[in-house]
Amino acid sequence: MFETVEGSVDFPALEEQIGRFWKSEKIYEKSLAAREGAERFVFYEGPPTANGMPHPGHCLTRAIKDLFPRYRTMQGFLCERKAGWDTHGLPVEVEVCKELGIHSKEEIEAYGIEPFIQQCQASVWRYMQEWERLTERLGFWVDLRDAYVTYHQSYVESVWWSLQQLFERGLLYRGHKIVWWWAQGGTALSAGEVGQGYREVADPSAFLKLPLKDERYPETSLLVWTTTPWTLPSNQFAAVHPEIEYAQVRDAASGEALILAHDLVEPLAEQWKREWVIESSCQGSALVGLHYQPPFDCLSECGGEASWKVVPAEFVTTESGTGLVHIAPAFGEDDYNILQREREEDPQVPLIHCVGPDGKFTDQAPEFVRGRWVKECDKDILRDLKSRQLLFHQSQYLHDYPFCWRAEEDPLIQYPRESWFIKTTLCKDAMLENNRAIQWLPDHIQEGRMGKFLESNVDWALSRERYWGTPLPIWECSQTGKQEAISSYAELQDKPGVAGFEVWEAAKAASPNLPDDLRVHKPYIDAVTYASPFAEGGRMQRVSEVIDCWYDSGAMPFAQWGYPHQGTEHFSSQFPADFISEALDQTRGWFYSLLAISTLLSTTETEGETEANLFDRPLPHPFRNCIVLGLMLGEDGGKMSKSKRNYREPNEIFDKYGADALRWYFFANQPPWTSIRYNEQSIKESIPEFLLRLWNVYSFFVIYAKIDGFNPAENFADGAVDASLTPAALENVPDYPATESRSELDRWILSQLHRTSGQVTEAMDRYENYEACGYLTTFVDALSNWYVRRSRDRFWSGETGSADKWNAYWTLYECLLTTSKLVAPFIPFLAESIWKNLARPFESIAHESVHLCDYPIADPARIDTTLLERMALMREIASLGRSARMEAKQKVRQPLPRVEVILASPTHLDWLASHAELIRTELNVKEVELTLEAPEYITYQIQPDFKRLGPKMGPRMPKLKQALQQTNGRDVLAQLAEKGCYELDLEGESIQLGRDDLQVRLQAKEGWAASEGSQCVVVLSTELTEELIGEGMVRDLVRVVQDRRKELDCDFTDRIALGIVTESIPLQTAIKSHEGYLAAETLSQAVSHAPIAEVSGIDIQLGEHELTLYVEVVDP
RNA sequence: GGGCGUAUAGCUCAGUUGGUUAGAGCGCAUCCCUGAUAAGGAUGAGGUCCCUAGUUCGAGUCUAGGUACGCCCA
Repeated sequence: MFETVEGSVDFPALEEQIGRFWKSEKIYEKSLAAREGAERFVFYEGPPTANGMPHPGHCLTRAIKDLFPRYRTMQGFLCERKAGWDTHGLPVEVEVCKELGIHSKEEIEAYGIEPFIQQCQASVWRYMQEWERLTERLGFWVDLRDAYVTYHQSYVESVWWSLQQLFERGLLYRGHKIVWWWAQGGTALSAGEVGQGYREVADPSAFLKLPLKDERYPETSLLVWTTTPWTLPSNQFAAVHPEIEYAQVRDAASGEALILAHDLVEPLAEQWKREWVIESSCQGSALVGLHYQPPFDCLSECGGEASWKVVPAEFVTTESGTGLVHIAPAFGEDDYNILQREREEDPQVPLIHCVGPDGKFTDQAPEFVRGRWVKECDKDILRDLKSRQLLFHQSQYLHDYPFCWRAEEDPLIQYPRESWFIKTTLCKDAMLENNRAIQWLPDHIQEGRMGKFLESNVDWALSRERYWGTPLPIWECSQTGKQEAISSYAELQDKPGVAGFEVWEAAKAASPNLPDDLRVHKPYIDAVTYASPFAEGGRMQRVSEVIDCWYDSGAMPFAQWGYPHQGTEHFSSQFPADFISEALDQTRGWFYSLLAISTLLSTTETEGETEANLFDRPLPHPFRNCIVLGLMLGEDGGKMSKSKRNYREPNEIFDKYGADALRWYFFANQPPWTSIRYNEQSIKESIPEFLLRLWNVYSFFVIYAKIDGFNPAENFADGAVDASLTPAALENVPDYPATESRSELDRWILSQLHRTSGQVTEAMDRYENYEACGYLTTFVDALSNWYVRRSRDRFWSGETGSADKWNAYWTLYECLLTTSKLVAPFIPFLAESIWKNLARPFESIAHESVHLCDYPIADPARIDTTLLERMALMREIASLGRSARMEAKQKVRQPLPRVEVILASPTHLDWLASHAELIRTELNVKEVELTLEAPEYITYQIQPDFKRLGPKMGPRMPKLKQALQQTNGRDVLAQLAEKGCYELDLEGESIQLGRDDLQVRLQAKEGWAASEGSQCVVVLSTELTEELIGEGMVRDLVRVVQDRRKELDCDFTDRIALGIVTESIPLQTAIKSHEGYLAAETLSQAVSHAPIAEVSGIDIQLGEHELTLYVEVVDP
């Protein structure tokens, strides 16, 4: 039988208990074993970093990641969930530096790379326990013991292999990257660091002339603008927007000719008080290719034909400057991209620059600035230009400029550094095509953020001049500079003349606990050299860089298995993923790195591909469906921040409300891609709204089932029922009542149940958990507030074992059993608790966990849509009745003589008539009248059905609406009933309207206790008789007695003796005439009009009547 | 500066392919019900659907421009 259910439930305690059960009984493992050999549902875990504390945002991610795998597993798929940890990268280094109290790369090197990376490795697991605890407590089922770890040797070797593939196809190359450079410290800063250091400063703003070297433009100069004069000696191009119009103007004062954007001629002339006459104009594209004199000729020899000419650039605007932009590719990313584009035509174009990494001008620079810090030379450079009449105008310009966050006085400069790139631009189209095949949720990501990002793809700057990361597996010949890529440690060991392993071996000998995985890391791997195949006597030495850790994470589809060095089977069966999910910020992060690497490795445009390419699969890969989560904000709407304390720690939430409450809040409150405000109040509210309501129905069922001894398994034969206790299987239990034999209410809720199963499944198949939760909420509401409420009497009735009572038990049992399965992926703890208890009678055959069950499948044959429609109408009538009562100020306990229900349509009239009894009890009235004929206090409003008639009538709609408003509604309906259509004259044209073309609205005139809805009007008669008032009093009395029973702690089944002493004659009369009812409702064996001995009476006020009440529990 | 998104009740958010009475929960107010009971239910007040212009017979919904906020990138 069922176990007793606590009246007040403690969800957190219950969850701890369920969690222990899952662990001890290995339920997750069993859920996988049960689906062995089944079709796979592939899930990839985007690796979090465990060197920071998990916060509420991670709870959302992990909740969503749990939901769909659970759902699919119950649907019969095999869904392995391998955990993963992202362990490399700058954040780890920064953490360690903080601890060591050091900052710069010099300090790291002084400290020693070897101890440094050992510390990094150790620091990676700092918050591991918190992460594992969070994962478990949230109910996220993922295989933590078999997690992939990005610093593990097998993982690193997979990454190496993939890079070797790219290298051999010529997709991995060395080039320049423009970085924000801290010249004084000799290091590049990450975007995050740069972002911290922006300050508003005034810089010189200079307009200079670049004389054209072209016969068609004699004595003519380009007028260009810059805010960084120190980059002028490195000028290489002047950029125009190809579609902007440019004008050639003649300066009245000097007589010289200038070229600038047409739109800026007037404002600039006015600003500088110049008189300019426009002589001609042209599109920017017409200027492209013109050569000009470089502002400084110090580098004129190395520039070549391709430099100092006009180039097109989309980023040029007329918002500021002149519409012509000075381009120094060494000192700006946009500028550098222009050089790259020029190199597509002519790969020999050099990168012109004359600044050293120390931020000082080199010997190639003009003599007067050599050896000086660039920022100090702005003035001298402008002065020099002025002396040569090349400076047209100068002023100050206020803008935000980054400074070093460690040395506030040091401005950063953009500077070219050697860097390794992946030629992603080569497969841009393939990536776009791949992207289009992915199902994104929300779908605007596809064409929006991700699509736009891919459109503007630039080669992936892969290398980092850091320490803790996957080493770039390129070895370089000391003599020829030729390079080779290595794909594994073993490959390296087999190289001729290999040496240097002793560095690792010594370290390992010194500290035997050192993880072996470190041998593929700096500095150990850097020590390994081998004989060059390119030159006799040459040694191959690894380049010094490590790689971007985004590449690590994007390689996880294969690297998590160590493919191709091992795990080939795993990889081929687990690629691509059906489902992944992370937050929006991963668009350019993990989502991109996955997509890029997978696309790169599957694109086999170069020859020499002999082995089978497992990446070459139908699009999309490596993931098919991706839910892009919104960012979670703190309670104040700002970014979540520990110092602001604008959010609750997940652990606090778990302890206070439980994981299911948090999960339900995530799933049911909004679609997951909206950015949500983390709100403790809303989490709290998800409990009464759904969890507690479901729990109350369940606890109601168990209480009564135990009282009546309802046991669904009483007569069942082993084997007749499947382990998931499906409806179809329950039919095989001998006691299971045929659906046809049950009451309408039972058939109705079963219809609801099956419809809900269908709706939930459809929504979840589209990955729309929010909609699915809506259907579940609606169902539990219907179950609680209509089915149970309307069935209460059946459970409470004295006829133990009556067919109707047992039908009710069976129906509610089936509803709860199925609901526990439906909600299992969403609120796994609560669902488990309900399932375990409800399945107890079938203990010998039922699954021990709801998560081992099959997900309910809707049976359309069990959905009676007509009944659903009718009951909806019935519920509307009940609701309107209550509303009318409210208006009439008549409480529900007071019986009223009559209710009139005026229906707008005859469709369900007969059915309602046969259910007058239900309406009577629900509304507590003596008589129900259903009618289509509106009494005089009701008016009809006829409106056209806009959706139907709109397309047909078009502009005539307003007139039709007006015409219908002026008709007499009764006549219209009469004509419709008679002829089947209504004809009216609209401006001389006859128009025929059918019943469906019209919407009939009923309206009660003022002053009646009436309520109107979409389908009917409910009118109450409020004339009370003595008899009705008396009945009302007795019902009040019942409630008072029930209250007293409760105060006395009576059991549900305790019998009592009742004594009521009152001087009120109406009350006495009422009690006399309803004594049987009173006794039955309160389980009174006797009702007396005298005090009960040795029981103290309670004085009660019932309206105007006073009484003293005596209640005593009697032995049965 | 560019890209993407968001803007609906006091708060948190829904709102299907455009259809004429814009919804829910919470909060507030009034009240009901009560052996599911530390619950449950009803009713009400509360809305320039961010602004402007346009398309349309009809716009919260579509288009353009603007404003504010967020994210990503410069």
